[in-house]
Amino acid sequence: MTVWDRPEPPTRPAPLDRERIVAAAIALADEGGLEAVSLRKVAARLDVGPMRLYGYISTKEELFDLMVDEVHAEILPEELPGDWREVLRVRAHRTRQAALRHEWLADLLGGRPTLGPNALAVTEATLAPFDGLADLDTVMHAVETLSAYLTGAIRREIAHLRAERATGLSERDWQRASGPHVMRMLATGRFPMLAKVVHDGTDVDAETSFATGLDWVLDAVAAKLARPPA
Amino acid sequence: MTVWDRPEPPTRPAPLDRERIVAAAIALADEGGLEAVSLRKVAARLDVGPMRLYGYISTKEELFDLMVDEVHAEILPEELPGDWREVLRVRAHRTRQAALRHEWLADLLGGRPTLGPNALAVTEATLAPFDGLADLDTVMHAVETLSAYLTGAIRREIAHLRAERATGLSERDWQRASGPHVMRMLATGRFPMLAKVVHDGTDVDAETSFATGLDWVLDAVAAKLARPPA
DNA sequence: ATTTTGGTAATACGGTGTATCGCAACACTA
DNA sequence: TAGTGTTGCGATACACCGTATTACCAAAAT
Repeated sequence: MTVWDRPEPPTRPAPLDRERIVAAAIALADEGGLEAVSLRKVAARLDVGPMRLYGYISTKEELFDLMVDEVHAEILPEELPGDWREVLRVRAHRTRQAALRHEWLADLLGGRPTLGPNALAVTEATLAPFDGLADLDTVMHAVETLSAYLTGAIRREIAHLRAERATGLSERDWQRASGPHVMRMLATGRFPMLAKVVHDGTDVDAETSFATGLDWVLDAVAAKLARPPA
Repeated sequence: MTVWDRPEPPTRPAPLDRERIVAAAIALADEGGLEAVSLRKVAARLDVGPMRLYGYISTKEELFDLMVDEVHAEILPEELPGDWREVLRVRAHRTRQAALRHEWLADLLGGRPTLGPNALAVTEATLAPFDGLADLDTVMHAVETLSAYLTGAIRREIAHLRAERATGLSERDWQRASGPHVMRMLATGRFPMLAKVVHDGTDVDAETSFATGLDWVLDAVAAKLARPPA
């Protein structure tokens, strides 16, 4: 054993912090989905023993919360219009795009209350343009309804996207073809409207469909704002 | 070894089938949440080795799909009104109530396309009263928008319910009290609207909140049906 | 009577989240 | 300087998971 083959003092890999942990977890999730995120793999990616993480995180669920909050930083726009409708629309589209970049977000959206700093900032930015426009309860209803639509629409879109990717077919084609019993059930005649939709429905692209439903909800909010609460 | 202590032929525990498996899984999930459902525990509850299940189910995810579809049998009402608005409202409330009975449903809602027979029946029943009222695309948008709201609203409600149960406090009180940094962040003054809401907002009960948002969405649908698509 | 078969149970594997424990490097006291 | 806490980290351990593989044994077929 000479100086030459004596191992280097193991160059500390930059001291850990939550940011680096969350970034590693997000990278893993982006590559392989949420179920590819294990504390061991996150730790490995940081050249660290798994138990190190517990110095910064107390549970895996907390890590997920941090991931969600981190993505909310991408969602918050730099500059926001003063028009509440535009603010809501922008928030919706930015959330959708974040979910397309980080599909695992769909699995987490709405799953737990989001109280991280970035999520709070997004909420604040969403609420701000309503100041003075209506009483608080109406505003809350508006924002909650929009958020509910957002969560549901994004989940559905990602779910369909995954199904298509898994089968290599568009959903409609898949229903027509290999949907195990679906076609058989449609053939029974017990589902006439469904059959009609599958048969004659046009395949609207996801973004348009999202935007359409979004506009409907925004119209509903506008109507309620115009005529304050019941 | 006499006749007396010779073990009885192990009285076959009624031959397995999917229904029994799904029922056992649902029971476990009702008691301890989705994460209490493991193939091993389901099997144990049926006095069977874990691998037996694979004769009826090919993966745990498939079991979840079956559970979701089974709950849809509870959701489908016996008799449905002919009025589309009432049909949508009833479906929404029945889904919500199913989710309150089976909280794990919130974790699965919208997570994957639902193509089981019961789910299809629910969809058919939802679509039926629109027959002839509008073109297919509008009808699809209506139903999808409603479903998205439904998914999101239920997820949020269950998420809050769990948070309250976990802390023993109402969400608002919790935000006020132990919300780790929440109060500190509100105190910074960077979130004036949020502060106002937390401070002055009234605590509407969950069902009312759900119904309100639902009515908004229904109003939106009604408006679009009246004035066919753009 | 013997062989085949088909369904079941047992075992095995590679993973998971997290509790516990022992050690080694440092700070401080005598 | 020698000794002695102290503290933060790694290794180990535990209980459990989903599922592939193997070993078996009773019934059917030859």
